[in-house]
Amino acid sequence: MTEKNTVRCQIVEAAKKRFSHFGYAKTTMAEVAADCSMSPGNLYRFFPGKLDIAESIATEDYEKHLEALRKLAVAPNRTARERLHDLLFEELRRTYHKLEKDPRAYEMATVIAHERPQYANWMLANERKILVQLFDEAEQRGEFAIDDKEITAEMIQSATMKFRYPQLWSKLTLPKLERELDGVLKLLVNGLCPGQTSSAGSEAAA
Amino acid sequence: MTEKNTVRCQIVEAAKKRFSHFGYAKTTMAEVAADCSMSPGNLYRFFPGKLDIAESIATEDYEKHLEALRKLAVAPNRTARERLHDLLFEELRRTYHKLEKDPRAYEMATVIAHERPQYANWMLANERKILVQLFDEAEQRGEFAIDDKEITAEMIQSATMKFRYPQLWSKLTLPKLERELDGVLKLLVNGLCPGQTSSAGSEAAA
DNA sequence: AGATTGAACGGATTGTTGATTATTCAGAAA
DNA sequence: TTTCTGAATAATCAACAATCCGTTCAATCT
Repeated sequence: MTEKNTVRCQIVEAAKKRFSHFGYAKTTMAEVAADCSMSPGNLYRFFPGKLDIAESIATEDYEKHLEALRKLAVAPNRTARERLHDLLFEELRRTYHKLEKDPRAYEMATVIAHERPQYANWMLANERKILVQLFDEAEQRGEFAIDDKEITAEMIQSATMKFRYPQLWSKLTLPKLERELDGVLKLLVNGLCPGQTSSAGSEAAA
Repeated sequence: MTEKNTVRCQIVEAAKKRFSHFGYAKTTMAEVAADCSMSPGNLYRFFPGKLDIAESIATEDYEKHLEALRKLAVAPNRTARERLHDLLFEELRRTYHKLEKDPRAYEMATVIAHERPQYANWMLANERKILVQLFDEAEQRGEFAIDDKEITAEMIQSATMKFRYPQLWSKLTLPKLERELDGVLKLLVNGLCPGQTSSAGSEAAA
Protein backbone atom coordinates (compact mmCIF):
# COMPACT_ATOMS: atom_id res chain seq x y z
CA MET A 1 0.00 0.00 0.00
CA THR A 2 2.71 2.45 1.02
CA GLU A 3 4.84 0.83 -1.66
CA LYS A 4 2.10 1.42 -4.19
CA ASN A 5 1.73 5.00 -3.11
CA THR A 6 5.43 5.57 -3.57
CA VAL A 7 5.23 4.37 -7.15
CA ARG A 8 2.15 6.47 -7.74
CA CYS A 9 4.04 9.49 -6.47
CA GLN A 10 6.98 8.70 -8.66
CA ILE A 11 4.71 8.56 -11.68
CA VAL A 12 3.00 11.80 -10.75
CA GLU A 13 6.34 13.53 -10.26
CA ALA A 14 7.67 12.31 -13.58
CA ALA A 15 4.49 13.36 -15.37
CA LYS A 16 4.54 16.73 -13.62
CA LYS A 17 8.00 17.43 -15.00
CA ARG A 18 7.08 16.34 -18.51
CA PHE A 19 3.72 18.10 -18.58
CA SER A 20 5.11 21.40 -17.34
CA HIS A 21 8.09 21.23 -19.67
CA PHE A 22 6.63 19.90 -22.91
CA GLY A 23 2.91 20.13 -22.33
CA TYR A 24 0.23 17.49 -21.82
CA ALA A 25 -0.34 16.63 -25.48
CA LYS A 26 3.35 16.37 -26.32
CA THR A 27 4.07 14.02 -23.45
CA THR A 28 3.64 10.33 -24.17
CA MET A 29 2.89 7.59 -21.71
CA ALA A 30 6.00 5.79 -22.96
CA GLU A 31 8.14 8.75 -21.91
CA VAL A 32 6.64 8.92 -18.44
CA ALA A 33 7.08 5.19 -18.09
CA ALA A 34 10.71 5.40 -19.21
CA ASP A 35 11.35 8.16 -16.65
CA CYS A 36 10.10 5.75 -14.02
CA SER A 37 12.09 2.85 -15.50
CA MET A 38 9.01 0.83 -16.22
CA SER A 39 7.01 -0.24 -19.23
CA PRO A 40 4.08 1.82 -20.51
CA GLY A 41 1.66 -0.95 -19.67
CA ASN A 42 2.63 -0.87 -16.03
CA LEU A 43 1.41 2.70 -15.64
CA TYR A 44 -2.10 1.35 -15.98
CA ARG A 45 -1.79 -0.55 -12.75
CA PHE A 46 -1.63 2.81 -10.99
CA PHE A 47 -3.81 5.07 -13.13
CA PRO A 48 -6.78 4.26 -15.34
CA GLY A 49 -5.38 6.54 -18.04
CA LYS A 50 -3.25 9.50 -18.98
CA LEU A 51 -5.93 12.00 -18.11
CA ASP A 52 -6.12 10.65 -14.58
CA ILE A 53 -2.47 11.47 -14.03
CA ALA A 54 -3.19 15.04 -15.09
CA GLU A 55 -6.23 15.14 -12.82
CA SER A 56 -4.14 13.91 -9.95
CA ILE A 57 -1.62 16.70 -10.49
CA ALA A 58 -4.35 19.30 -10.80
CA THR A 59 -6.10 18.08 -7.68
CA GLU A 60 -2.94 18.14 -5.61
CA ASP A 61 -2.52 21.80 -6.50
CA TYR A 62 -6.19 22.58 -6.04
CA GLU A 63 -6.26 21.15 -2.52
CA LYS A 64 -3.70 23.72 -1.48
CA HIS A 65 -5.81 26.46 -2.96
CA LEU A 66 -8.88 25.14 -1.17
CA GLU A 67 -7.00 25.20 2.10
CA ALA A 68 -6.06 28.82 1.52
CA LEU A 69 -9.71 29.63 0.83
CA ARG A 70 -10.80 27.92 4.03
CA LYS A 71 -8.34 30.05 5.99
CA LEU A 72 -9.64 33.23 4.43
CA ALA A 73 -13.22 32.24 5.15
CA VAL A 74 -12.63 32.11 8.89
CA ALA A 75 -10.06 34.90 9.23
CA PRO A 76 -10.59 36.68 12.52
CA ASN A 77 -10.90 40.46 12.66
CA ARG A 78 -12.59 40.62 9.30
CA THR A 79 -16.27 41.25 8.63
CA ALA A 80 -18.25 38.70 6.67
CA ARG A 81 -18.28 41.07 3.77
CA GLU A 82 -14.53 41.40 3.84
CA ARG A 83 -14.06 37.66 4.04
CA LEU A 84 -16.37 37.15 1.08
CA HIS A 85 -14.34 39.75 -0.76
CA ASP A 86 -11.08 38.00 0.10
CA LEU A 87 -12.46 34.66 -1.03
CA LEU A 88 -13.62 35.86 -4.41
CA PHE A 89 -10.49 37.88 -5.05
CA GLU A 90 -8.22 35.02 -4.09
CA GLU A 91 -10.09 32.86 -6.56
CA LEU A 92 -9.78 35.42 -9.34
CA ARG A 93 -6.12 36.12 -8.74
CA ARG A 94 -5.06 32.51 -8.46
CA THR A 95 -6.75 31.52 -11.70
CA TYR A 96 -5.59 34.60 -13.51
CA HIS A 97 -1.97 34.18 -12.59
CA LYS A 98 -1.97 30.47 -13.13
CA LEU A 99 -3.39 30.71 -16.63
CA GLU A 100 -1.53 33.89 -17.47
CA LYS A 101 2.04 32.92 -16.93
CA ASP A 102 1.78 29.24 -17.60
CA PRO A 103 0.43 28.05 -20.96
CA ARG A 104 0.92 24.45 -19.81
CA ALA A 105 -1.50 24.97 -16.94
CA TYR A 106 -3.93 26.51 -19.37
CA GLU A 107 -3.65 23.48 -21.64
CA MET A 108 -4.26 21.05 -18.80
CA ALA A 109 -7.19 23.05 -17.46
CA THR A 110 -8.75 23.05 -20.91
CA VAL A 111 -8.30 19.33 -21.44
CA ILE A 112 -9.69 18.39 -18.03
CA ALA A 113 -12.62 20.80 -18.35
CA HIS A 114 -13.41 19.31 -21.74
CA GLU A 115 -13.04 15.61 -21.00
CA ARG A 116 -14.26 15.67 -17.40
CA PRO A 117 -17.10 18.19 -17.18
CA GLN A 118 -17.92 16.93 -13.69
CA TYR A 119 -14.57 18.07 -12.39
CA ALA A 120 -15.55 21.73 -12.54
CA ASN A 121 -18.77 20.91 -10.70
CA TRP A 122 -16.83 19.17 -7.98
CA MET A 123 -14.67 22.27 -7.53
CA LEU A 124 -17.70 24.52 -7.37
CA ALA A 125 -19.30 22.26 -4.77
CA ASN A 126 -16.17 22.40 -2.62
CA GLU A 127 -16.14 26.14 -2.67
CA ARG A 128 -19.83 26.28 -1.97
CA LYS A 129 -19.25 24.46 1.28
CA ILE A 130 -16.86 27.21 2.30
CA LEU A 131 -19.33 29.90 1.35
CA VAL A 132 -22.08 28.23 3.36
CA GLN A 133 -19.84 28.09 6.38
CA LEU A 134 -19.07 31.77 5.96
CA PHE A 135 -22.78 32.55 5.72
CA ASP A 136 -23.55 30.55 8.84
CA GLU A 137 -21.13 32.58 10.88
CA ALA A 138 -22.19 35.83 9.27
CA GLU A 139 -25.80 35.17 10.10
CA GLN A 140 -25.04 34.46 13.74
CA ARG A 141 -23.33 37.83 13.98
CA GLY A 142 -26.20 39.48 12.13
CA GLU A 143 -24.03 40.56 9.25
CA PHE A 144 -25.95 38.82 6.50
CA ALA A 145 -29.59 37.79 6.32
CA ILE A 146 -29.92 34.70 4.17
CA ASP A 147 -32.84 32.37 3.55
CA ASP A 148 -31.32 29.33 1.95
CA LYS A 149 -27.55 29.39 2.27
CA GLU A 150 -26.81 26.60 -0.18
CA ILE A 151 -28.90 28.27 -2.87
CA THR A 152 -27.43 31.65 -2.10
CA ALA A 153 -23.93 30.22 -2.49
CA GLU A 154 -24.94 28.90 -5.90
CA MET A 155 -26.21 32.31 -6.89
CA ILE A 156 -23.01 33.99 -5.81
CA GLN A 157 -21.16 31.53 -7.99
CA SER A 158 -23.47 32.22 -10.91
CA ALA A 159 -23.01 35.93 -10.59
CA THR A 160 -19.22 35.69 -10.36
CA MET A 161 -18.78 33.14 -13.14
CA LYS A 162 -17.00 35.68 -15.31
CA PHE A 163 -14.23 35.96 -12.74
CA ARG A 164 -13.73 32.28 -12.21
CA TYR A 165 -12.15 31.44 -15.58
CA PRO A 166 -11.28 35.00 -16.54
CA GLN A 167 -9.37 34.50 -19.73
CA LEU A 168 -11.84 32.05 -21.17
CA TRP A 169 -14.56 34.68 -21.33
CA SER A 170 -12.85 37.97 -21.83
CA LYS A 171 -9.52 39.50 -22.59
CA LEU A 172 -9.65 41.91 -19.68
CA THR A 173 -6.55 42.67 -17.65
CA LEU A 174 -6.40 41.74 -13.97
CA PRO A 175 -6.91 45.31 -12.70
CA LYS A 176 -10.03 45.70 -14.81
CA LEU A 177 -11.33 42.34 -13.65
CA GLU A 178 -10.68 43.32 -10.06
CA ARG A 179 -12.53 46.57 -10.41
CA GLU A 180 -15.45 44.75 -11.97
CA LEU A 181 -15.53 42.03 -9.34
CA ASP A 182 -15.50 44.69 -6.68
CA GLY A 183 -18.51 46.35 -8.30
CA VAL A 184 -20.42 43.10 -8.58
CA LEU A 185 -19.66 42.23 -4.97
CA LYS A 186 -20.89 45.60 -3.82
CA LEU A 187 -24.14 45.02 -5.69
CA LEU A 188 -24.52 41.51 -4.28
CA VAL A 189 -23.99 42.69 -0.74
CA ASN A 190 -25.97 45.90 -0.77
CA GLY A 191 -28.54 45.35 -3.48
CA LEU A 192 -30.16 47.97 -5.63
CA CYS A 193 -32.88 48.95 -3.20
CA PRO A 194 -32.41 51.89 -0.92
CA GLY A 195 -32.07 50.96 2.72
CA GLN A 196 -29.08 50.23 4.87
CA THR A 197 -25.66 51.84 4.83
CA SER A 198 -23.10 50.49 2.44
CA SER A 199 -19.84 49.95 4.20
CA ALA A 200 -16.73 50.90 2.22
CA GLY A 201 -16.86 49.79 -1.39
CA SER A 202 -13.45 48.26 -1.74
CA GLU A 203 -10.49 47.22 0.32
CA ALA A 204 -7.05 45.86 -0.32
CA ALA A 205 -6.32 42.25 0.48
CA ALA A 206 -3.12 40.18 0.61
CA MET B 1 -28.77 55.86 -53.31
CA THR B 2 -32.27 54.39 -53.03
CA GLU B 3 -31.30 52.27 -55.99
CA LYS B 4 -28.23 51.09 -54.14
CA ASN B 5 -30.29 50.33 -51.08
CA THR B 6 -32.63 48.20 -53.10
CA VAL B 7 -29.75 46.14 -54.40
CA ARG B 8 -28.32 45.84 -50.90
CA CYS B 9 -31.68 44.56 -49.71
CA GLN B 10 -31.85 42.11 -52.54
CA ILE B 11 -28.44 40.75 -51.60
CA VAL B 12 -29.37 40.51 -47.94
CA GLU B 13 -32.57 38.69 -48.77
CA ALA B 14 -30.82 36.22 -51.04
CA ALA B 15 -28.12 35.60 -48.43
CA LYS B 16 -30.73 35.23 -45.70
CA LYS B 17 -32.41 32.44 -47.64
CA ARG B 18 -29.13 30.68 -48.37
CA PHE B 19 -27.73 31.05 -44.86
CA SER B 20 -30.84 29.81 -43.15
CA HIS B 21 -31.25 26.91 -45.55
CA PHE B 22 -27.70 25.68 -46.06
CA GLY B 23 -25.74 27.50 -43.38
CA TYR B 24 -23.17 30.28 -43.53
CA ALA B 25 -20.14 28.14 -44.35
CA LYS B 26 -21.88 26.16 -47.06
CA THR B 27 -23.12 29.25 -48.86
CA THR B 28 -20.76 30.71 -51.45
CA MET B 29 -20.59 34.28 -52.62
CA ALA B 30 -21.01 32.98 -56.18
CA GLU B 31 -24.37 31.47 -55.23
CA VAL B 32 -25.62 34.62 -53.58
CA ALA B 33 -24.49 36.60 -56.60
CA ALA B 34 -26.22 34.19 -58.97
CA ASP B 35 -29.45 34.50 -56.96
CA CYS B 36 -29.22 38.24 -57.55
CA SER B 37 -28.32 37.77 -61.21
CA MET B 38 -25.00 39.46 -60.80
CA SER B 39 -21.34 38.51 -60.75
CA PRO B 40 -19.57 37.64 -57.50
CA GLY B 41 -17.30 40.66 -57.85
CA ASN B 42 -20.23 42.99 -57.86
CA LEU B 43 -21.28 41.98 -54.35
CA TYR B 44 -18.19 43.79 -53.12
CA ARG B 45 -19.56 47.13 -54.26
CA PHE B 46 -22.25 46.72 -51.63
CA PHE B 47 -20.52 44.80 -48.85
CA PRO B 48 -16.87 44.71 -47.81
CA GLY B 49 -17.09 40.93 -47.46
CA LYS B 50 -19.19 37.86 -46.78
CA LEU B 51 -19.12 38.36 -43.03
CA ASP B 52 -20.61 41.83 -43.40
CA ILE B 53 -23.65 40.36 -45.10
CA ALA B 54 -24.11 38.05 -42.14
CA GLU B 55 -23.63 40.94 -39.75
CA SER B 56 -26.23 42.93 -41.60
CA ILE B 57 -28.73 40.09 -41.26
CA ALA B 58 -27.94 39.62 -37.59
CA THR B 59 -28.26 43.32 -36.88
CA GLU B 60 -31.62 43.58 -38.60
CA ASP B 61 -32.92 40.87 -36.30
CA TYR B 62 -31.21 42.31 -33.25
CA GLU B 63 -32.79 45.73 -33.75
CA LYS B 64 -36.21 44.15 -33.37
CA HIS B 65 -35.10 42.50 -30.16
CA LEU B 66 -33.73 45.80 -28.87
CA GLU B 67 -37.06 47.46 -29.60
CA ALA B 68 -38.83 44.78 -27.58
CA LEU B 69 -36.45 45.38 -24.70
CA ARG B 70 -37.06 49.13 -24.81
CA LYS B 71 -40.79 48.48 -24.56
CA LEU B 72 -40.34 46.25 -21.54
CA ALA B 73 -38.12 48.81 -19.86
CA VAL B 74 -40.86 51.42 -19.81
CA ALA B 75 -43.88 49.19 -19.36
CA PRO B 76 -46.45 50.97 -17.22
CA ASN B 77 -47.94 49.32 -14.15
CA ARG B 78 -44.77 47.43 -13.41
CA THR B 79 -42.29 48.14 -10.66
CA ALA B 80 -38.67 48.79 -11.56
CA ARG B 81 -37.79 45.43 -10.16
CA GLU B 82 -40.36 43.73 -12.34
CA ARG B 83 -39.19 45.58 -15.41
CA LEU B 84 -35.59 44.58 -14.73
CA HIS B 85 -36.82 41.03 -14.34
CA ASP B 86 -38.67 41.18 -17.64
CA LEU B 87 -35.65 42.60 -19.41
CA LEU B 88 -33.25 39.93 -18.24
CA PHE B 89 -35.70 37.11 -18.83
CA GLU B 90 -36.54 38.31 -22.32
CA GLU B 91 -32.83 38.33 -23.07
CA LEU B 92 -32.35 34.82 -21.73
CA ARG B 93 -35.36 33.38 -23.49
CA ARG B 94 -34.66 34.96 -26.85
CA THR B 95 -31.09 33.74 -26.96
CA TYR B 96 -31.98 30.34 -25.65
CA HIS B 97 -34.71 29.70 -28.18
CA LYS B 98 -32.79 31.18 -31.05
CA LEU B 99 -29.74 29.01 -30.44
CA GLU B 100 -31.75 26.00 -29.37
CA LYS B 101 -33.98 25.39 -32.34
CA ASP B 102 -31.87 26.92 -35.07
CA PRO B 103 -28.36 25.54 -35.63
CA ARG B 104 -27.92 28.04 -38.47
CA ALA B 105 -28.37 30.95 -36.08
CA TYR B 106 -25.92 29.31 -33.72
CA GLU B 107 -23.38 28.99 -36.51
CA MET B 108 -23.73 32.63 -37.50
CA ALA B 109 -23.55 33.82 -33.91
CA THR B 110 -20.37 31.82 -33.39
CA VAL B 111 -18.70 33.12 -36.53
CA ILE B 112 -19.57 36.75 -35.83
CA ALA B 113 -18.54 36.49 -32.19
CA HIS B 114 -15.23 34.99 -33.25
CA GLU B 115 -14.33 37.27 -36.15
CA ARG B 116 -15.83 40.46 -34.79
CA PRO B 117 -15.29 40.56 -31.03
CA GLN B 118 -16.42 44.17 -30.93
CA TYR B 119 -19.87 43.23 -32.08
CA ALA B 120 -20.75 41.69 -28.71
CA ASN B 121 -19.53 44.83 -26.97
CA TRP B 122 -21.73 46.96 -29.17
CA MET B 123 -24.73 44.85 -28.19
CA LEU B 124 -23.89 45.12 -24.50
CA ALA B 125 -23.56 48.90 -24.80
CA ASN B 126 -26.98 49.13 -26.42
CA GLU B 127 -28.58 47.20 -23.65
CA ARG B 128 -26.75 49.20 -21.04
CA LYS B 129 -28.46 52.33 -22.34
CA ILE B 130 -31.79 50.71 -21.70
CA LEU B 131 -30.78 49.69 -18.20
CA VAL B 132 -29.61 53.20 -17.40
CA GLN B 133 -32.92 54.60 -18.54
CA LEU B 134 -34.72 52.10 -16.33
CA PHE B 135 -32.54 53.09 -13.38
CA ASP B 136 -33.21 56.80 -13.95
CA GLU B 137 -36.92 56.27 -13.72
CA ALA B 138 -36.61 53.88 -10.81
CA GLU B 139 -34.57 56.38 -8.85
CA GLN B 140 -37.10 59.13 -9.37
CA ARG B 141 -39.78 56.91 -7.92
CA GLY B 142 -37.47 55.89 -5.10
CA GLU B 143 -37.47 52.24 -6.07
CA PHE B 144 -33.72 51.88 -6.52
CA ALA B 145 -30.85 53.81 -4.98
CA ILE B 146 -27.93 53.88 -7.38
CA ASP B 147 -24.68 55.81 -7.33
CA ASP B 148 -23.31 55.49 -10.82
CA LYS B 149 -25.94 54.10 -13.14
CA GLU B 150 -23.66 53.35 -16.05
CA ILE B 151 -21.30 51.37 -13.84
CA THR B 152 -24.18 49.62 -12.14
CA ALA B 153 -25.53 48.58 -15.53
CA GLU B 154 -22.14 47.10 -16.33
CA MET B 155 -22.14 45.19 -13.09
CA ILE B 156 -25.59 43.78 -13.75
CA GLN B 157 -24.33 42.60 -17.10
CA SER B 158 -21.27 41.02 -15.49
CA ALA B 159 -23.36 39.21 -12.95
CA THR B 160 -25.81 37.89 -15.56
CA MET B 161 -23.21 36.91 -18.15
CA LYS B 162 -24.01 33.24 -17.69
CA PHE B 163 -27.55 33.85 -18.92
CA ARG B 164 -26.64 35.89 -21.94
CA TYR B 165 -25.15 33.11 -24.07
CA PRO B 166 -26.61 30.23 -22.08
CA GLN B 167 -25.58 27.25 -24.14
CA LEU B 168 -22.02 28.43 -24.59
CA TRP B 169 -21.30 28.16 -20.88
CA SER B 170 -23.48 25.41 -19.56
CA LYS B 171 -25.75 22.65 -20.68
CA LEU B 172 -28.56 23.70 -18.36
CA THR B 173 -32.15 23.55 -19.52
CA LEU B 174 -34.22 26.70 -19.80
CA PRO B 175 -36.23 26.08 -16.61
CA LYS B 176 -33.05 25.63 -14.61
CA LEU B 177 -31.53 28.74 -16.11
CA GLU B 178 -34.68 30.67 -15.31
CA ARG B 179 -34.65 29.56 -11.71
CA GLU B 180 -31.02 30.54 -11.41
CA LEU B 181 -31.50 33.92 -13.04
CA ASP B 182 -34.36 34.56 -10.68
CA GLY B 183 -32.13 33.79 -7.73
CA VAL B 184 -29.35 36.03 -8.96
CA LEU B 185 -31.77 38.85 -9.62
CA LYS B 186 -33.17 38.54 -6.12
CA LEU B 187 -29.67 38.82 -4.72
CA LEU B 188 -28.83 41.79 -6.90
CA VAL B 189 -31.94 43.63 -5.89
CA ASN B 190 -32.02 42.84 -2.19
CA GLY B 191 -28.42 42.18 -1.33
CA LEU B 192 -27.13 39.92 1.39
CA CYS B 193 -27.39 42.41 4.20
CA PRO B 194 -30.43 42.45 6.40
CA GLY B 195 -32.58 45.51 5.94
CA GLN B 196 -35.58 46.20 3.82
CA THR B 197 -38.40 43.89 2.86
CA SER B 198 -37.92 41.69 -0.15
CA SER B 199 -40.94 41.94 -2.42
CA ALA B 200 -42.03 38.68 -4.02
CA GLY B 201 -39.15 36.54 -5.22
CA SER B 202 -40.41 35.63 -8.65
CA GLU B 203 -43.16 36.44 -11.08
CA ALA B 204 -44.31 35.13 -14.41
CA ALA B 205 -43.78 37.27 -17.47
CA ALA B 206 -45.04 36.85 -21.02
C1' DA C 1 0.37 -16.98 -7.25
C1' DG C 2 1.19 -11.76 -8.55
C1' DA C 3 3.92 -8.33 -10.94
C1' DT C 4 5.72 -6.69 -15.16
C1' DT C 5 6.61 -6.55 -19.91
C1' DG C 6 6.27 -5.06 -24.75
C1' DA C 7 4.22 -6.19 -29.03
C1' DA C 8 -0.18 -5.41 -31.23
C1' DC C 9 -4.68 -2.90 -31.95
C1' DG C 10 -7.29 0.93 -33.30
C1' DG C 11 -8.57 5.65 -32.68
C1' DA C 12 -6.63 10.02 -33.11
C1' DT C 13 -3.32 13.11 -35.15
C1' DT C 14 -0.36 14.91 -38.57
C1' DG C 15 1.18 16.06 -43.10
C1' DT C 16 0.22 16.38 -47.93
C1' DT C 17 -2.28 17.14 -51.94
C1' DG C 18 -5.96 18.85 -54.73
C1' DA C 19 -10.06 21.38 -54.95
C1' DT C 20 -12.96 25.18 -53.40
C1' DT C 21 -13.94 29.74 -52.63
C1' DA C 22 -13.48 34.68 -50.89
C1' DT C 23 -11.61 38.52 -52.81
C1' DT C 24 -9.33 41.48 -56.32
C1' DC C 25 -8.79 44.03 -60.48
C1' DA C 26 -7.96 44.82 -65.42
C1' DG C 27 -10.83 45.55 -68.67
C1' DA C 28 -15.69 45.32 -71.06
C1' DA C 29 -20.21 47.28 -71.23
C1' DA C 30 -23.47 50.99 -70.57
C1' DT D 1 -17.43 58.49 -66.93
C1' DT D 2 -19.52 54.94 -63.89
C1' DT D 3 -21.13 50.20 -63.48
C1' DC D 4 -20.32 45.67 -63.84
C1' DT D 5 -17.93 41.37 -65.19
C1' DG D 6 -15.31 37.10 -64.72
C1' DA D 7 -10.83 35.22 -64.88
C1' DA D 8 -6.71 35.27 -61.74
C1' DT D 9 -4.98 34.94 -57.00
C1' DA D 10 -4.22 33.50 -52.60
C1' DA D 11 -6.08 31.59 -48.68
C1' DT D 12 -8.79 27.96 -46.78
C1' DC D 13 -10.77 23.48 -46.64
C1' DA D 14 -11.53 18.43 -47.40
C1' DA D 15 -9.86 14.05 -48.14
C1' DC D 16 -6.64 10.73 -47.91
C1' DA D 17 -2.25 8.43 -46.21
C1' DA D 18 0.97 7.70 -43.01
C1' DT D 19 2.29 7.85 -38.53
C1' DC D 20 1.82 8.16 -33.69
C1' DC D 21 0.38 6.98 -29.19
C1' DG D 22 -2.98 5.54 -25.51
C1' DT D 23 -4.47 1.32 -24.13
C1' DT D 24 -4.82 -3.75 -23.81
C1' DC D 25 -3.43 -8.37 -22.91
C1' DA D 26 -1.05 -12.80 -23.75
C1' DA D 27 3.30 -14.11 -22.45
C1' DT D 28 7.28 -13.77 -19.26
C1' DC D 29 9.50 -13.14 -15.09
C1' DT D 30 9.97 -13.29 -9.83
